[in-house]
Amino acid sequence: MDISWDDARLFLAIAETGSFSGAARRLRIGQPTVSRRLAALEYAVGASLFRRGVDGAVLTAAGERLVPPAKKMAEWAGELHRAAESSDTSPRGLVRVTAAPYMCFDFLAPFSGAVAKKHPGLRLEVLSGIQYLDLGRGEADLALRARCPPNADLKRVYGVQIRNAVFVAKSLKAKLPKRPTLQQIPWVAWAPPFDATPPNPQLESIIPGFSPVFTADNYLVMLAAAEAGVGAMVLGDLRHRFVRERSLVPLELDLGPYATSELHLVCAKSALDIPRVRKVSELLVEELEQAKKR
Amino acid sequence: MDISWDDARLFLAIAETGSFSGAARRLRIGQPTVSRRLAALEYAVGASLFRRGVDGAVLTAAGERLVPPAKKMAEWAGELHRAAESSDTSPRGLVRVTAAPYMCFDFLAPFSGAVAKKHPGLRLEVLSGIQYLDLGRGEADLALRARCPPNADLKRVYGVQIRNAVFVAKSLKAKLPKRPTLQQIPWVAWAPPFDATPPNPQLESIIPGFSPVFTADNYLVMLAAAEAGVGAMVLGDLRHRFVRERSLVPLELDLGPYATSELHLVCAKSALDIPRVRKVSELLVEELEQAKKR
DNA sequence: CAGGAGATATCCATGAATGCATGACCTCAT
DNA sequence: ATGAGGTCATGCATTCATGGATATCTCCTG
Repeated sequence: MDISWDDARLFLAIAETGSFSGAARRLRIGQPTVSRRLAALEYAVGASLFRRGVDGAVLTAAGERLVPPAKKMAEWAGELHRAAESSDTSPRGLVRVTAAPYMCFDFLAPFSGAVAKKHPGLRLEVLSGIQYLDLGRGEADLALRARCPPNADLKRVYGVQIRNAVFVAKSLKAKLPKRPTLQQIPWVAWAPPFDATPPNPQLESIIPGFSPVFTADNYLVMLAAAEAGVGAMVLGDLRHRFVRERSLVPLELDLGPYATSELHLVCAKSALDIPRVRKVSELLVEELEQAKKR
Repeated sequence: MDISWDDARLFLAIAETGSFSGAARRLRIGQPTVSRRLAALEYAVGASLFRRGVDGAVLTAAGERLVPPAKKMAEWAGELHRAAESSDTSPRGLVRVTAAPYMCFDFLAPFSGAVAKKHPGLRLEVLSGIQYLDLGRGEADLALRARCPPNADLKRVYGVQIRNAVFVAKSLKAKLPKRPTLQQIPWVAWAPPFDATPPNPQLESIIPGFSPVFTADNYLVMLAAAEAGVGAMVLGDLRHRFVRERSLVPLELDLGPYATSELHLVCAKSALDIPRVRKVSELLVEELEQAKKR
């Protein structure tokens, strides 16, 4: 009888979370996988390790005996992980990340601060221009994009779905009807030549005769106008952990088919062979994973 | 960066054995698998853990740091294993194993002794009759057979290839030419109605006019005759660990296409769901695996 | 000096593990 | 009573890890 160390880890995750589903979430694998692997482990061990129920899994006497050594394995696995981290020649250098202006402003800027704190050798250059940058040609290392790249030379590292919401200044919210329609909203949007940039086309398609009260060709100007109570903006609501005093508040408005959008972390195929790019990519994935859960 | 616990185990196996091939043997996986998985681990860790060469693998400084925690994981994995073993409600009861007479005599008898010592609750019944027993109908639980079962209701648990050799008494060897031919050998073989039982058909096909000097319908009688120097016997040479004072010695003779044969551990499909049968099967597999290596 | 025996790395076919979809069951709130 | 939300177990298609085969290299021995 041989117990795979990963099965020991799976066992401990079930024991500590109290359920197969909880273990699945912790280990980032499927619940059916947990169910089957635990069954196989019990078969190999020749004993039932948990009593199953709708309220989860409770350790049996046989299972109780495995917990202390499994916990010790986990402790030393933590040590191993830290030893490996210290081996990781701390990547250093510049990594260029591009995203839509709001994503840069709201997420990538504070994220860059967190990265700099954790990895002093890493510097992020955030490219917020709305013009398309060619990752294949190295114009940026990483990109957060609304669409999955069709190019064969790019790869999608991670993706989340995020809610879009309408934000206004508190002062404007006070002046609006309690349950305003989309037509009743004064909009802040892109001016030409950027009027094909989201969310303009989307607003045009769900608001007949769409006519913004304020347009600009610069994102910060648009944001300043919204914060000044001039109008409302549609913003992606990525529930990241960086708290920023937001002077804009969300409105309860139905955006129809545009209620959500996708956000994809994209790079050139071989970009992740560069340690500093890979590290930033990993950190971004972690952030997006946690944002997904909120 | 997440390190799979099984990758930690693989890393330690390489560190302790000093080579990918050694780790492969220890973990009972393929050497290409070790090579690839270690490469993937190094990629994830962002550091080289071993310097590779034809003399094996030597730990780098980064690799050195992972060894102590990995060893600790192994220690606790051992504890976990022992805890699991103690959970294993020691199987008890009778298990019937059938094999050819020589295999029973030479291997299964001492094996039964070892099993009884290790698992007092287990009893083996060794069925050495040469007539075919129907595992599907439960006439035996496990069988060691020369052929893989074609039946859909049987399964092959393990298989090894074993050498066949000609054995004689020392006294007979002294009387024989230094390099005897097959024709010059006096044979001990099966009498009717068992003359279709191996090795009779095989000897008949490689020795024109095959005519044994001694036949019997009982294996022990045949063995006694061989030991008395009456003639030679073809025996499977399973290099198991049970030492028995052998009064028969091998002859250097080429048996042509019959130089080796296969040995398969076979049972009914659901037999291994029975704890005692599964335990005996596991122990048999262990023995056959070790015999394979010698 | 050639061949054998060891090592690691890579390709590719195969089979095992995974996750999606779903069923069955239970509990709780409405 | 019903629906929502949680649990675990299972079928099946897909993905991915594995090992056999092989290439390449080095060292040792006859």
